[in-house]
Amino acid sequence: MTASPTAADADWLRLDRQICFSLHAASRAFNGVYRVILKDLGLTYPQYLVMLVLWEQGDLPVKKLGEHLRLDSGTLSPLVKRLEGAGLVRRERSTEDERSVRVRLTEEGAALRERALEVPRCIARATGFDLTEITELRERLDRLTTALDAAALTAGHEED
Amino acid sequence: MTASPTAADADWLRLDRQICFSLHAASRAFNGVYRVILKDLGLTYPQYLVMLVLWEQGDLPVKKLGEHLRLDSGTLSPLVKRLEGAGLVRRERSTEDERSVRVRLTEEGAALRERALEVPRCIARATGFDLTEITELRERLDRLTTALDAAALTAGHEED
DNA sequence: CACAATTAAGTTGTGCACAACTAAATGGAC
DNA sequence: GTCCATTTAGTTGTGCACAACTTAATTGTG
Repeated sequence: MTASPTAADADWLRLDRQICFSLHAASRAFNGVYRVILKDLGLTYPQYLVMLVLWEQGDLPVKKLGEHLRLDSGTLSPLVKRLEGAGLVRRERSTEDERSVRVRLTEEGAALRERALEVPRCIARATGFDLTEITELRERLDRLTTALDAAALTAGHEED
Repeated sequence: MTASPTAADADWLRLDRQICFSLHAASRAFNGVYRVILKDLGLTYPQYLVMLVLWEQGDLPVKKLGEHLRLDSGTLSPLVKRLEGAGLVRRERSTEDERSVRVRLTEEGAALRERALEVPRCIARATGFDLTEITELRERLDRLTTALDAAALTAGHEED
């Protein structure tokens, strides 16, 4: 079980504060920059992610959208509804499977892609990172996500 | 201004999807692991961050807490109120400056630190990263955050 | 065919992040 | 001392994330 707490434990607590805080802060900082840049397009950051998938993959059922973005219907349903309200997508109940709802880009939604092409340049400039660094960081973050997802399943409760 | 869109732009759009998605996903994966581990302590991840600061720094006014965590009163006020509801902290209006509210650990809140000492070990194990990798990642994320914060101020609107 | 299990989407409730705002206290400038 | 700008918390409203639940359609099995 737990060894008696020591100064080393306190150091780990501090390190934990640093790493979890760093990731949390970086995520919010990213969000903030996207917020500024995307305001012109009338999109939030998560809405932009959905649009990126649709621009790349074409129209998809909500389920597939969720698989690409690791988001469930609880998040996507209202988000897609807001995109529909903005006139960027339409939701169409599938005819061959009435459970499924296909999210389809409107002309306006498809056209928005042209204006979005500028976004990555703005972001890349904002990070101050070169292509190598971005790629490395992405690789490391993905590895982290994979490990964390696996750990979340086993609940992190096993003994040492 | 914008050069006519090309296949290269589309590639950037895909890369953008990758990097912003990676960070977003990593952040949520981290959050998920913390959620599981912190459930025993009755804390959410942001509440844990607040407690970490209080354990390390002692009691602080809300303002200082916000500076450490880059959070404003709109986020902290209700969060601290929930911590107070859980009996972990007390909020005390400062006597020398009636505007300021000092957040003070209760005995119960201070005692919770003992149980929290185990959290970093669980997290470290969940990431599968060694100390060097964690430190490197943290350093890179902090650099990213600094750059992004600076960019958010200049609004990312300047020309190339 | 009938019926139980599964699946897709949506709904509800809680908590966080942040913008925009309000209220109260403080500190200067005069 | 009076008045105004600043500072500290808090409130309100919007949107996202996620757990737990509901509804409706589909699939599988007897």
